[in-house]
Amino acid sequence: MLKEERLQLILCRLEENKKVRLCDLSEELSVSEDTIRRDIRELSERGLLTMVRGGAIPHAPGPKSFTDRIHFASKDKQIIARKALEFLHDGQVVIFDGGTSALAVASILPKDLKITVATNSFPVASMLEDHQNVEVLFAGGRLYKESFVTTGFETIRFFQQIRADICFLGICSIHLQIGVTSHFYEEAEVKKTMIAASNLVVALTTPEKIDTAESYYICPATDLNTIITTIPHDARLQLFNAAGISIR
Amino acid sequence: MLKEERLQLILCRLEENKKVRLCDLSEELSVSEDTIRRDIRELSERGLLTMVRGGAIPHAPGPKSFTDRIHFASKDKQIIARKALEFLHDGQVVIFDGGTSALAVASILPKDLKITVATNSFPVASMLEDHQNVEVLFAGGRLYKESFVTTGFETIRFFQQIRADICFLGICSIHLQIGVTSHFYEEAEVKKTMIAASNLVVALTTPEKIDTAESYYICPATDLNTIITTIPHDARLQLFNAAGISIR
DNA sequence: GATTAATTTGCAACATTCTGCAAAAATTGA
DNA sequence: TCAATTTTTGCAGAATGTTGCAAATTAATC
Repeated sequence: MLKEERLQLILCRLEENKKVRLCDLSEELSVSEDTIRRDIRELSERGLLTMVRGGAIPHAPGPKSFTDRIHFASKDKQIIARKALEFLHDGQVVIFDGGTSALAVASILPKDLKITVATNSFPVASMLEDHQNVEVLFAGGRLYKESFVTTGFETIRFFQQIRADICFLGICSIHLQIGVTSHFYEEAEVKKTMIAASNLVVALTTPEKIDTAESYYICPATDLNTIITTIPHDARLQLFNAAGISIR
Repeated sequence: MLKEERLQLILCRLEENKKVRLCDLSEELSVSEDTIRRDIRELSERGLLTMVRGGAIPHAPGPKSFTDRIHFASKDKQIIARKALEFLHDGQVVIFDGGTSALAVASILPKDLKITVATNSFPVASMLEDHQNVEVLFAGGRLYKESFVTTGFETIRFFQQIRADICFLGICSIHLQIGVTSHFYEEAEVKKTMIAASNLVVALTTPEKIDTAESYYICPATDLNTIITTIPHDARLQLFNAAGISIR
């Protein structure tokens, strides 16, 4: 049996049962659990499912409303968010990107932290609703209803008028030679401006985005001051470190 | 059963019953209370619920809170909102004020109406989430967390750059001699700009606001083109009519 | 303040995952 | 075709995660 067939069948079973277990699949396919585990890891890296201890569950389905979207804070993002918190101190002006990674940071922001948050993300802003000590500056613009962020000229102009201490840049593809890239043109343009407006640029990146590239260019990798990820000791990241980017 | 399934089921039960108890879950899932406790702690760390003694309750009023507020759209406001709809046609650019009256209009907007909405109100914007045909332009600025509207220079500048066909002005105090007034300075400034940006100004006013005044001046009463209210035949309103303001 | 219930902590048993490695299978290039 | 190379697979041992239990601590109730 070809490997690809196996991968397909795993996705099939997952669709059927809303979960798969290593031991079941190992038996059904007559291969070792290690193999299944590697298969599942590969599918997970392709973003087709979520790997959990003992098996896998379907990927958080493309949530529509941003209220749903908030529920999807994966373990990885939680880990990354906690590391990100270490960068924050009273009095700072902080730009939050629109992605779920930045949202995860917002969701665990201590209530007593006194900062100013500039963002173009509804979810981030509403997450900060009962943080008395956080001042929220919201970027105007055209509203993307899929992800509830604003984009366009207004948004860019807003960030052009800000000098921030830190910018938390959500997941983008990062490649040492190609640089930081994004899947959407508008998004890329906004991120560019956020980066230009910030003293320190911190990228929040899950492993699967490392050494990949997408259609729209944002900046050279070296424009990032820090990359926060779950696998700071990964060999690929050492090259980034050598290029002067701090890895956490 | 995978651990992850257990976590999902806990969230499920929480959604259903608005609370979960360790002992119930322990029995249902056939694991020790300790395990459930650890699960709940983990979910709590992910920000998906609030851990309390003996179980868990849903997360503190989060992002949904301002959509919840929408429910107290009184009967009066429903009536006013329905009348307001008659002013809307495909292709218009419409400014929505931040108050609950304008929100009531947004909440009954037909799904097939093709308009552009400019607003500084989070609730209005999120109300239009699944209106495919409505383009939303959102005004940036400082976010007031009490009412979830933006205000300040940014907001004013945003509306200065717009030419709207209609503006729905939420409840303000209206007095024939004193004019239109509001309780908050910032709010008054924003409303001024909205009025200046619009071809037609429609005020949505419950009866108790008529012939009253507050601290901050917005504009002379005659700047309003139309007043929509529940009591169009009230004697006091005839004077407004005589001054050239249409009463509905 | 005494009593009860819930939580925390440390621990041992167990299960899963990770790591490096070697054999087997597939692919490549002459 | 055959040898060299790469990929895939299974395995063993180490590392890590999970679970239930019991004792110690903390919080709630009367």
